[in-house]
Amino acid sequence: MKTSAEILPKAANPQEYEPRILRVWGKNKFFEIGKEHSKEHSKEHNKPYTILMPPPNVTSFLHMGHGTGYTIQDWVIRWRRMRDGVACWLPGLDHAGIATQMMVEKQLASEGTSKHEIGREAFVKRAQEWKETYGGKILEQFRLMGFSCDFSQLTYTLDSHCSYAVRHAFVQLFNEGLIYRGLRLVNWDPVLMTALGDEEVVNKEINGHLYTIRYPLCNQGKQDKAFIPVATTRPETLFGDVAVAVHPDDERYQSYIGSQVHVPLCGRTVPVIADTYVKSDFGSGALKITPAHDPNDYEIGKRHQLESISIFDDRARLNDQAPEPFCGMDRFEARKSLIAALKEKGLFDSSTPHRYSAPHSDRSKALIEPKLCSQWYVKTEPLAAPVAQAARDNAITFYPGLWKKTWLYWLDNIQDWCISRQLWWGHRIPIWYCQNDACKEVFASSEDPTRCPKCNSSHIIQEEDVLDTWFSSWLWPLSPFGWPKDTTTLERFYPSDVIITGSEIIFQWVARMVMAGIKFQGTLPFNKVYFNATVCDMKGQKFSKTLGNGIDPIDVIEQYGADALRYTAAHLSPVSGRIKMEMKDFAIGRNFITKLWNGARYLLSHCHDKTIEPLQEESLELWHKGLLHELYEASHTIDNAMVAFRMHDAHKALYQLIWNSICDWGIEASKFSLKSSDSHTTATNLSVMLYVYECALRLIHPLIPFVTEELIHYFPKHPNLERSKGLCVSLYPSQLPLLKFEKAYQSWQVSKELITSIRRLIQTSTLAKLSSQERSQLHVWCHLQNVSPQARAYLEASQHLSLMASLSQVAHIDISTEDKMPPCALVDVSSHFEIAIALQKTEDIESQRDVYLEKQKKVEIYLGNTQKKLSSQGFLRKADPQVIENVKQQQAALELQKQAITKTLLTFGAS
RNA sequence: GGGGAUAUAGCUCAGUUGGUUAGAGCACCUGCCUUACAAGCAGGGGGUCAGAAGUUCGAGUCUUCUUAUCCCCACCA
Repeated sequence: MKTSAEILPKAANPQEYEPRILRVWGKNKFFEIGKEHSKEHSKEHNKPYTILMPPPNVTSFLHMGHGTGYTIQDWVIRWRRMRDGVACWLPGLDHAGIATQMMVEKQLASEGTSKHEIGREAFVKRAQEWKETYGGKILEQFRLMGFSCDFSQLTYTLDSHCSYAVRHAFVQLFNEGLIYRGLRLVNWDPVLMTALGDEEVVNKEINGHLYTIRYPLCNQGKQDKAFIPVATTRPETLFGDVAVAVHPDDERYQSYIGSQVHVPLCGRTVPVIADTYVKSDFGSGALKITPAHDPNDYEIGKRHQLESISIFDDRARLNDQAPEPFCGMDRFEARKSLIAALKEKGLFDSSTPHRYSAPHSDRSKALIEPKLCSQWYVKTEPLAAPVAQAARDNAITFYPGLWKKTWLYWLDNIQDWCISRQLWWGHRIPIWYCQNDACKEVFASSEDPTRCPKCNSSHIIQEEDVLDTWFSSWLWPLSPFGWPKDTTTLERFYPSDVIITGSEIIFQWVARMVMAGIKFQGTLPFNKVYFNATVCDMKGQKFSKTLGNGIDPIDVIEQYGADALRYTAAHLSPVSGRIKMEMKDFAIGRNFITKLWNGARYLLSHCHDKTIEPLQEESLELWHKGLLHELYEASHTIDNAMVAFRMHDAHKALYQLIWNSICDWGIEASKFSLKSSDSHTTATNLSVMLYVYECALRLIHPLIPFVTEELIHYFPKHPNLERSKGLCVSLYPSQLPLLKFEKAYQSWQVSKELITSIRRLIQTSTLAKLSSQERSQLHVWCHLQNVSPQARAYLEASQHLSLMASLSQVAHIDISTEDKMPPCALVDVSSHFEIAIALQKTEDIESQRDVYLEKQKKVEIYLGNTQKKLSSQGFLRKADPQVIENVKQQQAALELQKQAITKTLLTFGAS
């Protein structure tokens, strides 16, 4: 029979086992909710722990920004599944109306055609093809990263049941008067030719100019000025001017209020009006009013009952409100021509460079052109109020908590939500217009109507516009589960437990889901919101499709494997903020996988042909108990950290348990015991190590599922552990009756300190030059102090002393009952022991003298600090008794150290 | 303009209600290919916790100010 060491290659080969394990998971349908796989979990769960995956846009493939966020989710859901026996992670895809439409339009443009040429029907078909391609690739990315979502529940926002939910929600809100059509200034994207919601607009600083233009006064003879200078950054909008406004108290212009001025290059005259909005100290102090193309002007126009003149078409080209030759010109081209024309007429005063921020379309990056038009709106105030209240009442918790403020600010200042988009890709608005002139009814319907409900006319047409993508996304906690029809499924999965997503969609998505949950279901859709960090490149730029700086998870998997991807993602995830990530970071994960693999390889090499015995407490040595206790501690630390979404703490605990406690100490200690000729000793040793290792594999399985699932197959069955068909459905160690050995653990820690001290003494002294042969002849004198009788018994056991000598690579450790250390020795002291290594030559010791003097100085300082504390009345009166006790113990330990150092220095003959 | 965050070792970051001598990984130095792992092991060096003031018996942690960087929201024609 081959040994496991021979079976297991020297390094993990994820390219080989990951696809195989994926097949096993798929075949067994481990992640399908409703299927029971575990023999260890007994409890019935009517309400499984549920996470709604933020459905990625089908616009493009996923990058490691997604990969990182979803890894955290999979880690949590896999942990929950192992802990509770059942858990649901609902996967999805978002049709991403505007984003996808833009991608398809780009594709069409590259083929030399356009959406208008091919028509709406063909366009929608192209968009569907796009979704099939990219959606399919995304699902493959999910799968390869090992995500344990229930693919049988995969929901796409354009699925018929989602579409029905959208219509139902729309109709209900419409009938309640919470959806209305309104004429107002909207954010218009002249490239995509659609209105945008406020959240789809980003403000960016641009370098422009502040132009001053002369508006000639009418009736010039009676005035002492010929014109009023007007400052603007957008001269081309002057064709839409309806007034010039000045501050009522501005002495320069007071006398002109009520006069008329000529709009340059345009036959019209407009009045000079007074409004306190105008700042006298900015520009020329006179402001041109263009209500149809500026939000502030729009407000002023309303105040003064001025008309609005729209001068741009949908592509932001000047319309026939502008005279020849400007009519038909693009807005930027028009600006240049206009300035030239003004200069020619002597109406151009000056221009100065001016940096200001202006709204841009988040998708097309085009400069937004405010446009006066009719759009559909959701009245948000009544929906937002209970959402804000939920945060105020702490019914909803944010991780990290600081987002609560942002949340409240937005909700308390909420604007109505513009939900209509002049796009072809998305849910068409379920509004119909009766074409019967005598009726003209406008009605909403969740089913396609054939007749007007009011006049029964069959001459009805549906609204052309589609809904904002987020109008389907905000129903995400509801629509995948069949709302409003299937109440049984909904009851099982609503509300879900946590939303894990990026903070950039806190308003667009998270807040609106809570609105929808409260509005349609009457309760919060989840009570925890975890925001993961933003993933950036090394320059600090966010991963994005347009920049092309993202890392493709598939590339990472090919180079390092999915576990390395996942491990690194968790390793880099800070408590908040941003992650800088580059390809070589995944070596961190790969190294860890290798370590884990090799630890297993070592243990398994000792297993062949052996029956694994159950753990027997009476056979356990000190280090066994210490290690088992470390397992217990780690298991609880991890569980608590996961509950609190302290992913960093959970990750750290996993790392320390496996790398430090198990590999650095456990396996090293076991090497000594496995050499033993006593079969009982080796059997105990193997039993402990396999038990601890399997538990560790389970603990870290949610994070690195592939390698753990692969390794567990090689592990012989341990009598103390039940194992289900897959590790992914086996019981999590926090639910196991793990053994606790508090006292032994402490003694094991002292042992580690002692071993480290010996190693350090040797390596930092002239002893480092000894050959390993000579070194293994060394004897260490040791005096224990400040330890309990039980600890002393543990530490002085001959087996344990041999182990410590072996780990220190010395011949022997002699425990002395008196603290009279040998002369002529290297010495180290701590709060629990003094050690000394005798030397032959005094000059070796002489060379160490400075080291001890330095040590003495330090201890004196520390001692001074503790003495200062303990002699302070304020400290003794006010500090926590436990803290005082700690300081007292610390002082006692320092005193012992001081004495030992003094003694050592005496052996040097120092004064 | 309003709000928020960050500043800790050369680099990337931990440090939960203030309480022993501030930690980890990478990088660096020294010694080791010791039969699980050189993608590793053992040991080591390196930080007046951005600056200043304050509260406190005690401050990396709390308060104020300053400086630097970043984010969000609103916007100056």
